Amino acid sequence: MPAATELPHPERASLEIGAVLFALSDPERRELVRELREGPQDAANCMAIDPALPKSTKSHLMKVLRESGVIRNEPNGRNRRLTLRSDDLESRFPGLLDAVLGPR
Amino acid sequence: MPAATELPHPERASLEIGAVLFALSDPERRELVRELREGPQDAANCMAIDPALPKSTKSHLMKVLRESGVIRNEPNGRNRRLTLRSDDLESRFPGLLDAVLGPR
DNA sequence: CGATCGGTTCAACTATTCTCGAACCATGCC
DNA sequence: GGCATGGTTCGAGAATAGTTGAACCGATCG
Repeated sequence: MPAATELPHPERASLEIGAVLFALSDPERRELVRELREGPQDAANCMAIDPALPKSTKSHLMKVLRESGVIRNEPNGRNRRLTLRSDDLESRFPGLLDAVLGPR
Repeated sequence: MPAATELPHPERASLEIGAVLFALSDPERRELVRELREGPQDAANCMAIDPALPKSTKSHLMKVLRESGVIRNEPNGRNRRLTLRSDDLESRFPGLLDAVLGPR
């Protein structure tokens, strides 16, 4: 059954600059975004980056990024696929991602 | 005596993207920045914008913006001159201000 | 000088966010 | 089915941030 745990994501039109800036103001969250810049990743990969952090903490980081609309988090088999919402962000706040992360 | 109350400001080189993003994540602080985009203002003007807020609260908003390096706050007669540090911000984080506030 | 004006700082309180273990919930494999 | 796996959610405590009145301070005006 393809009805796995779908998490809520804000629509492109309802992205808020304040929430996005807040999400990106944390170094660990920026680091995660930087990873996703190269392409979608399985959450497992990102979890593995800093093994010291408990998974609930990492999950929380992702939640803030997801709820602000920075990343997408969708079920993928028994783990989750994380995607940077570059298009949505670029559409609503042109240049923001590059300005924050530096040019690729 | 020109030795009035000089507040500490971070150097251009030590501006941190995290602190800047955090400062800009608040709507009231963004509003203040938007005002200063048109040019320097006396703090009194900015204080007058929303008369409901007590001055200590407004002072706190300015403090966060100042400590993150977004604005400069220097004594000017018996009040204070607020300046957006556009050049410093543009130098360290090119395009950020426009991406956050939208093009002028 | 003394009073006033503009603004900062202090201190106490509230609200929000972070952190992390424990419980939980699907999925995929045996 | 039963169990391991990958991740989310819950709940509680710690930490950080916001709000505001009162005290304060330097500059100016009378």
